[in-house]
Amino acid sequence: MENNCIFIEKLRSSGLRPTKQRIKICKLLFDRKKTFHFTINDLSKILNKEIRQKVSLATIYNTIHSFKKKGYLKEISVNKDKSYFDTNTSNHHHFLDMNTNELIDLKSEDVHNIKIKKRIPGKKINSIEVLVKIENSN
Amino acid sequence: MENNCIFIEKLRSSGLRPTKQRIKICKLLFDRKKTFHFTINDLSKILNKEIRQKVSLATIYNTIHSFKKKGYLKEISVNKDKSYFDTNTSNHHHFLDMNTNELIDLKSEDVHNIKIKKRIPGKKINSIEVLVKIENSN
DNA sequence: ACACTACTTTAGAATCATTATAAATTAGAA
DNA sequence: TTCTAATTTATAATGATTCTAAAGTAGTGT
Ligand SMILES: [Mn+2]
Ligand SMILES: [Mn+2]
Ligand SMILES: [Zn+2]
Ligand SMILES: [Zn+2]
Repeated sequence: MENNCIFIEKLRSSGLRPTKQRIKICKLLFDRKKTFHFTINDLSKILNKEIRQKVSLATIYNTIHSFKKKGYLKEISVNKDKSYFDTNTSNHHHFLDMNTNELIDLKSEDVHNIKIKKRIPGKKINSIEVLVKIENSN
Repeated sequence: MENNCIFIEKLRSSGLRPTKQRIKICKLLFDRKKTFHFTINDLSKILNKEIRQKVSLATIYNTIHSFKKKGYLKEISVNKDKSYFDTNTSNHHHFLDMNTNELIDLKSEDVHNIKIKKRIPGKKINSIEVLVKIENSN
């Protein structure tokens, strides 16, 4: 439980003061086994479920953007009216469940190696992202 | 030049009255050889370059959404703060130039066949979209 | 422990893309 | 031409995100 030390160190080592708000958000985001995909709204609701010690919306935005800048989070665009963040910062692909709007990670072995044959002169490939939209099979 | 008839028919056949605003937008969007990727803001600026006969922003939104609903346009999410529409409504992949924010179509032969090995019980695959981010190669 | 300062949190205001409203205009049918 | 429903439009409303500036806090040095 009191492995807060890990997060306090993580924050300190990247020049962010370990405030109770940031530690609380760290625990929520990074103290889990599986990837967490969330929106700011999701996060806000979870954080402020317990009445005591609310975290203001401005702080949630600030913190998430700091974490993104530090490389602890990735932002994912799959839906024009929903912005997702992802605790899995490696290059990876996703299922998007169109019925639930849920993102699911694909492991690299889940997707055959992708070869792009076309090249644009003067440009190099930065990343390749695959989005597999899925839906209820009736 | 006066192949407006094509667009008038296209609109009529889908239950949309061929107003001068819609015809003007049709000509701008569909009277071209190559795929057109645009934002509402792009479109608005092009449409209202010529002072005479401005099209209101509300009409641009209405028209684009009607066209999307009728299947004449596809909406593409690649960037949380920019919503693109695409005159190419087939399933296809994209380059995204991170320096210019420009989308470029990939033909199906430009991308090796993609195999997704993982399946989610009760779900079927609806579509597979590949986004290849590119940038200046220094 | 105390004081100092820069960093952080916060409530509320500002911004801006998109959507809604409701009045004026227009297309198509009679 | 006349009538009606569809459409356009200016404008207001919405809502997510960002900004602001005041209050609170963490770390440093004394
Ligand atoms: Mn969600
Ligand atoms: Mn553009
Ligand atoms: Zn992920
Ligand atoms: Zn395209």
